[in-house]
Amino acid sequence: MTVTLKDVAERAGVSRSAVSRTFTEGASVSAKTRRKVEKAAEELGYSPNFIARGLTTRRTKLIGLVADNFHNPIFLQVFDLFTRGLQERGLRPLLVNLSGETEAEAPIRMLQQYSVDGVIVASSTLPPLFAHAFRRAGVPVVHTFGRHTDAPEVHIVGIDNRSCGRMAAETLVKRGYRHIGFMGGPEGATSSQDRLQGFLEEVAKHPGIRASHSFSDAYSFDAGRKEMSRLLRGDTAEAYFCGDDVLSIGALSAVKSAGLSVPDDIGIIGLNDMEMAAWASIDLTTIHQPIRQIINSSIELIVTLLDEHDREPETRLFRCHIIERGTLRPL
Amino acid sequence: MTVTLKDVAERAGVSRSAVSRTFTEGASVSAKTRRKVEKAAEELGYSPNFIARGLTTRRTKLIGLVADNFHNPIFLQVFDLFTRGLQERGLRPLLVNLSGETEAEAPIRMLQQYSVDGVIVASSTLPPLFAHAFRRAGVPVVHTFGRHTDAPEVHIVGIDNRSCGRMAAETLVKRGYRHIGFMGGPEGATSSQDRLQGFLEEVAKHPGIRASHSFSDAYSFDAGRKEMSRLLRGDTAEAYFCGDDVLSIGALSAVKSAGLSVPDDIGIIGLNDMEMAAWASIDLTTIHQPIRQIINSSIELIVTLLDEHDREPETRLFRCHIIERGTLRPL
DNA sequence: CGCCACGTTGCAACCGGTTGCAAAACGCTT
DNA sequence: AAGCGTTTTGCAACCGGTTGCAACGTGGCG
Repeated sequence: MTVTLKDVAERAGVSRSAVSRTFTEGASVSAKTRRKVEKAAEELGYSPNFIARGLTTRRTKLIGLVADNFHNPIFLQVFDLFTRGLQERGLRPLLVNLSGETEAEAPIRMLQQYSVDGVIVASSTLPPLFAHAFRRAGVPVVHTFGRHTDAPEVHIVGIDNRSCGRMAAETLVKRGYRHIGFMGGPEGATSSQDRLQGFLEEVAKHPGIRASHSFSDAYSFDAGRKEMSRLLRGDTAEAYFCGDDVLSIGALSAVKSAGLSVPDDIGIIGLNDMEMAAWASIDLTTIHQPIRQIINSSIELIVTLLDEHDREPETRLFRCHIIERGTLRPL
Repeated sequence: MTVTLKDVAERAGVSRSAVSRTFTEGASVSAKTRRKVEKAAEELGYSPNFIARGLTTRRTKLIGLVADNFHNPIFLQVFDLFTRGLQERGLRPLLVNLSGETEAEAPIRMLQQYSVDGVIVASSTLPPLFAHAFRRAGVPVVHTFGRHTDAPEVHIVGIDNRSCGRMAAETLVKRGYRHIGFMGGPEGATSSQDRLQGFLEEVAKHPGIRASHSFSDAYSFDAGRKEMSRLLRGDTAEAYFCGDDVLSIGALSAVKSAGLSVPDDIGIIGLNDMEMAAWASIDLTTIHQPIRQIINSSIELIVTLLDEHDREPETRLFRCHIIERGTLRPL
């Protein structure tokens, strides 16, 4: 059924090595044999089996793509960019869904069983221990949207969440809001924690400003709507920084359902600048996160790591900027 | 670095075969050796390499998951359900992004190079030739959201798009709309064609009804918005069946931007019942497509096919039903 | 106690490739 | 035509597993 190296070798009248070499970059084959082999391969419809090749070369060109949020549309774009970028470089994404997973052992074992060349952890909510565990297991790993620390244990590509928090607070203060709120994603997510920290740091610089904060269950529409509904029943702030666009959109929905208007009654600023944020019916003021660059950089980094396993962990942060739309009152 | 069969065998004082057998279901090993081997494996942290195993067993447990639409949020849910469902059965999804691809040859070759056990084509826009090509290559394939025909060449799991078209037209007619429109996804997509056909079939049963139709560039928000804007400049219908929710939401946005109101000026009915359709700010009347069942069924089917390669192509269709919300005028 | 059957074990070949090594072929020079 | 240094080539071992087969050990039975 499947045509192998041997078949091609026999047909071309050469040894198996010769065939292998014509399909291995940089191997030594004469033009003549190469021609013979290519002809035979063409006739037989042969192409080398990556799985078998990986056994000796220890390179499967398989990259584990680990995610844990399948409710935030931003991740569709993330998957799109990752799959295309990896494909262009001849790499293949093995998608791993870690929703609700707390143990790293099983997924690591699984990815090792498939001898993946590297792992990309694409999540701002997955605890760092996952990425660390991969690294300890000797697998090159890039944590995209991971937490920026002074001494990173793994390669991090993403944004400076603290500085985004500061930026959000600063923007709200500038608009004249006196009581501002932070509505984060899951409390356990490093991204939520860091955004809050930055937010509070900035608030601390402005004595007259009152700040409050709370968290929602997930980076999802429903969680945002639910949390905002709860906030509306209590001591509501004048404007909120929601830790994510999809959360913001949920919050917007809750505000409107309560009969209040945005930005007149309540201001909202999000983070991500997802496609939907620009929709006329949403028109969300938000902090733009340069997803495309983050992902391209992540891919370049993992590609580099394939040849340089023990490179020191590096952090790559990209600048964010405010996108002015209609959910905050004008300056 | 990596611990192999041989290491475990040496440590346990048995042959490599014995170790292999303890990790192969249904192989003959005495309780005593099994214990010894398991102890050694545990101490060494051994687990069998699937890649190497696949070489002889011809089972990699890798499933190609082929998609071509990364702009419709419904696919995030699709990926979520597929990855979880496959993982639960010990299978691993190799994600393939075929956006903009027209040739099937390269992707097929690629999936064969990775010896995938089967392929799931999850798309209502990818031409049938892709799925057919996989099948001809001898790889079990399920086309999820594929076209239902009388003599399917591959296994199809999805909905009856024609009947959905009829259902939509019938609903609009019942509401008293006299001039109704069909706004499809890409003209080349079988799902668009079938939905239109059903739509027109139903219209033909009602002599007094006028119908018009057009297509948009993609199943995406932008395409829907663009196409609706165009329609609004011409001979606009009283209500539209949009071939997909995300398209509907784009259309809604265009209608509102034009200063018109829904459902007073224009009615809209979508298809899919994606999460967002239920959001208060959208509140889209739509045809519910039972995604979860479709995907579970697809997974069960591909699992069956792994053991029964030459099973006759089968079509599995699931019932859709109308979800009444606020974008059509009441009965 | 001996024989037989059966479950268990190890050997060795194989899955589809790659690669170090030594021999063979080649191209030049003298 | 011989001598030399380079390529090119095939052999054989190996990557990490599985598996058919024959040998082995054991228990049950007569």
